[in-house]
Amino acid sequence: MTRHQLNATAASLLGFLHDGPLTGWDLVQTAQREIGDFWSLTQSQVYRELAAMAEAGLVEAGERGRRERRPYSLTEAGRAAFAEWVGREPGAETIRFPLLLTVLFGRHLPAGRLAEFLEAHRAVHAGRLADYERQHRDAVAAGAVDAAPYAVATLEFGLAYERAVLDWFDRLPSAINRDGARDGTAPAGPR
Amino acid sequence: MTRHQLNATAASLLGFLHDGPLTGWDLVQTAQREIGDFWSLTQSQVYRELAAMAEAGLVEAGERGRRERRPYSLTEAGRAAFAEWVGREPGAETIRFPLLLTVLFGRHLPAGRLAEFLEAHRAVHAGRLADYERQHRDAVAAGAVDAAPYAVATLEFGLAYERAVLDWFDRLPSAINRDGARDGTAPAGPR
DNA sequence: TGGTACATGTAACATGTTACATGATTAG
DNA sequence: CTAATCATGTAACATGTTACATGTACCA
Repeated sequence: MTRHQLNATAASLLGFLHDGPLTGWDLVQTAQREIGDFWSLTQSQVYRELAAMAEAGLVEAGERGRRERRPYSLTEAGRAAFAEWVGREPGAETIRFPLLLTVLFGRHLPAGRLAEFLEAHRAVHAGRLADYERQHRDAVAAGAVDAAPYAVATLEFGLAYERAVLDWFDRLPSAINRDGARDGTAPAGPR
Repeated sequence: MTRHQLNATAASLLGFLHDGPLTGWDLVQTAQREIGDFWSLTQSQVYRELAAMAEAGLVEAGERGRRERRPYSLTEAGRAAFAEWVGREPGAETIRFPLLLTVLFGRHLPAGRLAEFLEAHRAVHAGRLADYERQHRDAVAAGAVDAAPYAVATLEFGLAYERAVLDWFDRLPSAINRDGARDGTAPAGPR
């Protein structure tokens, strides 16, 4: 039981363990699926947090199963620590968006380069939006709006976010957006 | 000249130094104003990166001025390193939004608590949106759309983002949003 | 003369990233 | 048999956060 101000990553793992024991691997998959879109984490971190929480008595490692699987389960202390954490005022969000740095410093880029970056990123966001829309359709069809309203709400955040980002891409002035000003010669033509 | 794969934070500092020498303090202010909304950084980091970049020959410390101010200026190596960085494909954005974790785990919260959090955060975002809108009006009035289109574009990202977030807050189902289900007794009344 | 904003920096620690090492099991 | 996937973990390092220590200059 070392010093422990539960961090959000660790707390989330405890959150997932409320539905039953999970292995590190399971937790990585679950976390990436459930919160990966607004809370990035890596496999390494999960194992490290699990080890630390086991040390602190917040989780307990069970018997190894097939393939060396080692399930962790929530202890009473873990349940209490989670409850304490979830009741605390959540902190401000942090966004780190490298593309916007590149945009801000766009005047240092050769003509068209920025437009290439923008196009590539736009495609990624369009793909993500399409994926969220599919997930949302499925969720609604499955009745998740009543059954799992909290998960639907976070998914809807993703939808709102991706729509806003796409809209931003589409409203960028052509001076920034077109791979244009390409020496003032012919436009790039349809894609 | 130690090993150096320029990171985005350091690169941004170099970016700002293109407009002339700045002290650590200046850089902290500038960075927080220009990129703070989509690239968080702290004062400590700035001084550390400056020291590392001075060591690596990317910047040069000048004479101390009044109040121990120590201006840093860009070297040729720094200019080259920045140019290399800005031409690289920007990485994916990372978002870390603690409130969404709390929402996802909302079923573990006592009734009304989540609604309090949502209300507090909504207010923060509303304030930020108002601020962006004011900045944007000022920028447009000052002719920045032509003079500083890149900065305006990043500001417009902020606008799009905050509008999307507010819209999301406003569309949350009342089961999540109202400080409601408060024992099923009387609603909290108008705000 | 005392408080506040300016200004620089360090230390200690927490968190995040990348790369690697190792082995089990399954599908083809 | 062998490649892919499942699964756990460590090591090394980079980055981010918080707290503190120190001192300057302005202004009320």
